[in-house]
Amino acid sequence: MVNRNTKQKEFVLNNLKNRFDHPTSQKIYNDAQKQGIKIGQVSIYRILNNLVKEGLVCKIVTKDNVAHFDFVRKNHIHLVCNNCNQIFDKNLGNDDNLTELINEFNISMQDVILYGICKNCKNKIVK
Amino acid sequence: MVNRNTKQKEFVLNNLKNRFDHPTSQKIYNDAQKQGIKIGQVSIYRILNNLVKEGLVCKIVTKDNVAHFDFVRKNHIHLVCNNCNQIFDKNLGNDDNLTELINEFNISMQDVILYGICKNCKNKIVK
DNA sequence: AATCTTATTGAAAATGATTTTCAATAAGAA
DNA sequence: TTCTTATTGAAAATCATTTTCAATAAGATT
Repeated sequence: MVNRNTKQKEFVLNNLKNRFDHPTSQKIYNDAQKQGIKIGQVSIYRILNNLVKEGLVCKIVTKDNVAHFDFVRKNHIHLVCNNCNQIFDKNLGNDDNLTELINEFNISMQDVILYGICKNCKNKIVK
Repeated sequence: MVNRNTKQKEFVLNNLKNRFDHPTSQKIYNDAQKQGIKIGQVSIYRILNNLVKEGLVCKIVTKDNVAHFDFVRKNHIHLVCNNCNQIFDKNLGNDDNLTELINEFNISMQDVILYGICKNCKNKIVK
């Protein structure tokens, strides 16, 4: 018996699956309250962290040090607003015009981040 | 009189300019102590945030909610270790082999982030 | 060089998101 | 139904970062 299904886990994962913004833990908690679902803030944090570890969900911490979570989807990039720190998805479809997007969003900085395991840690972690 | 030059500002900027890892505020503070430079932790935070606002320095917050800072350089991407949260620079030079890199680092996830100003904020901010 | 204005600094306290603790609860195996 | 133990959640702890505010010092002015 390693992994149990609970209402709380189901709620958090579905909440992320069904939305396309990048909610904070607090936003997810607010949703739970609105929907009358019994779940503590602590559990949301714990469940989110587990989902990140499993690779189902990604975590982006914005400059205001608040974590945003997103159900992992393919072929999209993130637009982060320097002012309100909101995160927007942009799908890289066939007919998208990136140039236009860049002009609209007034891109001031860009970042490509690849997540993996560094040499040091690879040697240390004996699975 | 709008912007004064201080030993503290000079130290922080030079520290970032002369290194190629992505130090935290704490690491920069440690360096200051080693070098016998008189600067408080608070000032380092304040100076770093100002440099970010000026666009000279970029800030990446890793999953452990710790901010890393980097003097802005062109043509490079970031490799973040899922285990130790260290950030590595990878220059996109002519002779780089990205495929090899990806295999070495065991990339599990990638993220392209563009920073700008969203429509909402563009309308609100009347410069 | 001396004075003045005010931007900057830094120590202590405050903040706030996130994590830890641990007893109570409940999933699901036996 | 019973039992084991993974999971939950409230309160307290943690910890990076920010705020406060009096002391300091950059550099303009005299």
